[in-house]
Amino acid sequence: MNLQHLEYLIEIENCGSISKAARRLFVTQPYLSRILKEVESEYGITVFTREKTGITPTDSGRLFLDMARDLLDDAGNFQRIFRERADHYRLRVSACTCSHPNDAFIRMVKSIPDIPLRFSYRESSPPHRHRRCLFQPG
Amino acid sequence: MNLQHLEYLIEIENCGSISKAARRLFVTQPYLSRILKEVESEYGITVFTREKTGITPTDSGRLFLDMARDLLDDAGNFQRIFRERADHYRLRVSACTCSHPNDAFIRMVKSIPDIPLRFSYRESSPPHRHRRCLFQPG
DNA sequence: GGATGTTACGCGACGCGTAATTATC
DNA sequence: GATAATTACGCGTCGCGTAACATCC
Repeated sequence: MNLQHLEYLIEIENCGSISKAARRLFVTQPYLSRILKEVESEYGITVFTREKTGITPTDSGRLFLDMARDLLDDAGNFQRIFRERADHYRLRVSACTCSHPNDAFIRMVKSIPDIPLRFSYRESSPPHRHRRCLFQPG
Repeated sequence: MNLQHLEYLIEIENCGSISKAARRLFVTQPYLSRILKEVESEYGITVFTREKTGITPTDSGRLFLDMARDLLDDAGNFQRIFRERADHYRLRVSACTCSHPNDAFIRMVKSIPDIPLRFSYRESSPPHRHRRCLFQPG
């Protein structure tokens, strides 16, 4: 039960196409195709019929998508209530062990206005772990 | 937003202790402790106060847990509606490349009555990927 | 040739473990 | 010494990418 996957399917319905939805969601088309298959397998349901012209929901698929929308609304409300104060927006950057990206990152952080955004930066040598960033914007 | 994590926190509340909840949830206590911290950080809220006597919800923590319970109920209903027909229960086993666990696994599968359960088995040498199991119970 | 979709496969991040440490009884 | 919590760290899984393929305009 992954809420993100449900959002993905809803975007597929909105776009009427996997490729178009993938662009809107900033994921690759093969990956989104796989997610769709996984969800359909998880719930034992065919959500979309694949046709030449594109992709359309089945009847049970429409029911599924409608209920998913409701559930996502509830989840969104839940988040909206609690995610106000802190740590909500976060930007995490990974880069090779090299000073230039690091410098650029710091300049970017300093140039960004004072919004509630937390940054972290790590270099890609073991042990591969994000560290809290010491720099706060502003 | 991870529904499993919310369930974990609710179990902590029910048990009044991280350790006890960890046992009930079949996870380790350090891991559950980390999940709690992560959720609190994600929502910028202190859900439990850590005291000598154990752990108790704060006021906002109680609100958080109540709303999480509602959301999980909704999610449970969603699943119950669609997860009826297929692929619902699954058992995945990993073992070293060695015939004895494999034999034991096959005997176990054959001994299990005919319920809608899908098995998969893999041996732990690269490329580390689960294969569909050819054996069905019964 | 340019849209769509699926399958194969690999890298790196993260899920979740164990070991070690601290604090309270 | 036992029991509860946190921190450190490592192994193996899986999220999500790219490459290659098949089909239809």
